[in-house]
Amino acid sequence: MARTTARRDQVLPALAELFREHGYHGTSLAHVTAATGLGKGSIYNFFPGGKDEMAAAVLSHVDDWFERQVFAPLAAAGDLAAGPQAGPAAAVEDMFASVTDYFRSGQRVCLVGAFALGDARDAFASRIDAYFARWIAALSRALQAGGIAPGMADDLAEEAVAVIQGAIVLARTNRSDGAFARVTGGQKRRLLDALKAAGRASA
Amino acid sequence: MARTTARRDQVLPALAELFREHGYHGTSLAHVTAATGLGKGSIYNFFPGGKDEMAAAVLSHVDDWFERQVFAPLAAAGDLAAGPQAGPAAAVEDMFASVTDYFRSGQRVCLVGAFALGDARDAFASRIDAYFARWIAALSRALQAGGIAPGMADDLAEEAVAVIQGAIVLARTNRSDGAFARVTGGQKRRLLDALKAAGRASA
DNA sequence: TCAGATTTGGACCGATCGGTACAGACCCGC
DNA sequence: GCGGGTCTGTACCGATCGGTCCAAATCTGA
Repeated sequence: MARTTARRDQVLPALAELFREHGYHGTSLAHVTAATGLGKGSIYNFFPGGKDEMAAAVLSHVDDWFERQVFAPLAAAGDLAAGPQAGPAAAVEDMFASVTDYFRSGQRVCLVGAFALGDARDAFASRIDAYFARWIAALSRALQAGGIAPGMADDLAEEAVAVIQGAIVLARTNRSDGAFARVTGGQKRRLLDALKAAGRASA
Repeated sequence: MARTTARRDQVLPALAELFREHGYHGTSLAHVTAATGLGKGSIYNFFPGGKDEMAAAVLSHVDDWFERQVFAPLAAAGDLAAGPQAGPAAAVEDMFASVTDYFRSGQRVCLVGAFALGDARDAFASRIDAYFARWIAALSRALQAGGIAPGMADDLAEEAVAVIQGAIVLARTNRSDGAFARVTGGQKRRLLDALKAAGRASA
């Protein structure tokens, strides 16, 4: 691996936390220097396109994680011909465990969702769209493999992703002791119940 | 009414749209001038505390609307001794209709939720907390008046508010044709079903 | 009409912004 | 050791930022 790429990849997690905390506009290069130890020269060496390129790299980084830890396992559970893998119910459970861990029970913002709410949305529309589309499609696929009808699987998947996003918002308020766990736990139960009712929820 | 207050109140809707579109950090005084027609002198005359005071005024403005159109009707439906008013089921239906209209089927950001996700949260924590707490409490109260047990009513109310917030996030992506309506419609159905099952869902 | 109150425009301020440029420092393989 | 490639620090730039200030314009009630 080229050294620029290696060094660049190493700063992406810190960059991601900055964008989560301050948003696109509120994140300055001074913040980046403080969080990464990189001076201006280095920042522009790694990200010649500047702030836009940093945000895009961070979104790709987040997307890669989700692809490996959430989307691909769901899609694999939805692909019955692919060989031994977790069944739909286990995949759903794993998904909720992964996102609970990644979002730190809601204390850590979903960067893609936060960008969707602001004016950075336009600059990164295709990435944002693809992330949610992929998530919902992979989850729907796993639900269908568990016997749920396609339309209902789409609706349940869409709702589950919305619930997770909304649970993060609620978790960011002080009245929110355990809100993330309660809300996502309820949604997980709903998905598992639907799989059980469809009768093919093998583990 | 004093003229400063009148003029000041008149610019709050435009200010709110700015903060929704650009967020706290991305909203500049140049934006404010362009959107309101006010020059610097006028802006500081109306909001001597500057940007913080503008954001706080806008949050209050949003909160006032929700109090009148959403929270108070829910609370009234929950207060059986208060005289004639809509029953719990009708109040729930009205709530969904109001938020669908207000959030323009998800095309308009919930400013309180968006602030909750960013670093403006700390400055406005008590307002943000109070908004969500009030919403959930009022909805829970209406559900309880419809016969739903307190714990379950709390959970359903919390989930409903999370779903609405998450539906807004999803509605902001291009794959989102009708997503807001589908997701909130599903949640409304769930609340109405729970009220029916509790047997006191009088209109 | 007039005086006092209120509102306004915009000059000015210091600070910060993202970005450019590049010489010097550093790294690495031959 | 050397040369080429990569990385770094920082001076510099024009632009923009939020806020201060105040004279002029406007409003209002007597």
